Amino acid sequence: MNLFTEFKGRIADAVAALQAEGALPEGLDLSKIATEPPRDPSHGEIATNAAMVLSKAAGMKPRDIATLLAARLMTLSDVEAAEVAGPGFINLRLAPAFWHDRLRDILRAGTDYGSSTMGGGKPVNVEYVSANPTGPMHVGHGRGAVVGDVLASLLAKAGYAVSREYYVNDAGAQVDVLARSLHLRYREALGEGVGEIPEGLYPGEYLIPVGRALAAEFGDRYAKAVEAEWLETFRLKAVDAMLALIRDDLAALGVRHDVFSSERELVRAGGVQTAFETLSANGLIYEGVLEPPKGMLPDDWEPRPQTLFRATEFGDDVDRPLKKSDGSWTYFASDIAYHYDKYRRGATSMIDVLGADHGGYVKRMVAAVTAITGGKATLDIRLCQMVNLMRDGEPVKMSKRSGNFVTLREVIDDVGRDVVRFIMLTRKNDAHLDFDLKKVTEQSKDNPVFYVQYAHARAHSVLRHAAESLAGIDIGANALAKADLSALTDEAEIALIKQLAAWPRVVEGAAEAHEPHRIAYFLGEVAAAFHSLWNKGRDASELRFLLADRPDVSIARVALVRGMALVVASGLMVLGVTPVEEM
RNA sequence: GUCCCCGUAGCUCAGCAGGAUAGAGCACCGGAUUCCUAAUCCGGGGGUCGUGGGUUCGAAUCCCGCCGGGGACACCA
Repeated sequence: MNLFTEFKGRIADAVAALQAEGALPEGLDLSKIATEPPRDPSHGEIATNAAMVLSKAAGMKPRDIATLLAARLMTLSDVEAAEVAGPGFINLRLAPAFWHDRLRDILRAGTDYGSSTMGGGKPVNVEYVSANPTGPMHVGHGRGAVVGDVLASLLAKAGYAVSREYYVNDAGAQVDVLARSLHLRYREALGEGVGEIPEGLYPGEYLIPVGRALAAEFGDRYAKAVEAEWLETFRLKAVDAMLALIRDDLAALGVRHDVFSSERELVRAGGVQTAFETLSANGLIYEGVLEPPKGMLPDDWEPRPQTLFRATEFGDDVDRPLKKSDGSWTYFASDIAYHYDKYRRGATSMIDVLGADHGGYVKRMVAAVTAITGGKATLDIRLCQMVNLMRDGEPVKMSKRSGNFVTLREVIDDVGRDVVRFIMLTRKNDAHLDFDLKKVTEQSKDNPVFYVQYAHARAHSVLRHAAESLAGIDIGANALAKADLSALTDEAEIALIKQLAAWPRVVEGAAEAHEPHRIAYFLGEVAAAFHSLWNKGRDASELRFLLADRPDVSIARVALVRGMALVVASGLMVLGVTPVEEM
């Protein structure tokens, strides 16, 4: 339970009680009341703006309302003090026993702590990666993969019914190019000298083994054949092989999807036609000629009639073409169909995680989803900025032309999957990210992955020692939840519990805002608090976790250490990072 | 030319549905190691939140203009 939400309810109750007494007028809007941690910890643990937001409607001064409310809140059992401050804030201080109980909550819930019912089982569809099946994944894809995967886990933890989806663009011109590239490798495998791979085809070596496999399967049957005879076959083979490659990369990263949707199958099943007719039936399709974009006229611009979707009616800048001049569908058309398909499969809330180069695509897609679902579904597009791969401060050279770039797989093999996943979330998704292959494996506090992992490992080190020094005493989480925790009185100890107790609120906030990076930041803060507490025990030996002559104090502190480890583990599990117990 | 993102300490960035004296790390300076992992911690200096208006009890946060950086801009996906 998010304790801030809980206290919001208690404040609402207090307002109702005051209304019943006639001290406050009826009919107040309580929805703007917020409960949050005060910025300055010396102000207490929970602050509310209730008096200020009710002031106008109640026709009373904020501080007068605050005084009334504070007196009422003071009577609650967990509240040690309710103070009116500043323009009309009410600051609540909670009793130590309240925080001890929160630690018990953590110990009882284990790594499930932080799970929320906020989502109420509402379906959310998260689409991520969706890299074109034309080669192995690069590091930029990896960022989208991690952001999407963790966002999905986060939403699941917040109580949504999450579907994780990959859209396979296996129908476009790029796939034809891939098939031609493969045909070349196939001929090469048959012993033909093909020389340099021509401009415009995929030069990557990853097609070589696929070419060999086809040579083994078909012999020279397609070597001299005209394209029409082999294109379809090679397209299928190529896509299958590339998709296998990508799935392999995803598995190495620990990223999984529930559904792989094929564009090709969608088109073949008439999905695009269906979507088109739906829009058409609502009068949202017309034949027209677009104005050239101002300020940058393409060389080959010519006015031409196109089949257009009225995107401008839904907030886009211009109407968008759905058909090419040869009558075939545009990519946008099939993407509308795809999102419509997701909607018809039950998704009323959709999230797409895309690369930042798709920025220009956001408005039209959001417009299309609004249009085709009649406003019954929402689409949120999260754009991931570029990843700058570095090594010890120097940019890693990458040449896309030669196909000689650093693949995601190479990076995973180099620094490990946990490191890749964590680092990808050390910036918000729309900010550039420097990924330094050397720094991320350093064992120092400058490395956020290590810093958090180390806190968890240190905690388990204490638990291992405790198992010996408290031999015969059950220090499992369930036993500790029942232990006497009254020895936890130090300010830093209580402060750590407060931070741990914020976890459910962090989960809800991050899930609602679709911002998985907040989890990584939260874990960094918990780790910092723990390292700090640890070092307090160096300066003052009576603050060490394990005291030889005070088993009662030791047990209470072991409970805190275990609670911390559980919250960190809970967070790392959302990130898909293994919590290590020893380093 | 239009649209989107960004502009917070010397550097890299947080800032949670506008809230009380704007935070962290790095770097810099000064400290802590007979002791649960010093792989860490503690203290110090450092800011007109790009800029000019507006909205209100209150703005880094919302709205508008400008400046600076990045990205995207018809039948490519």
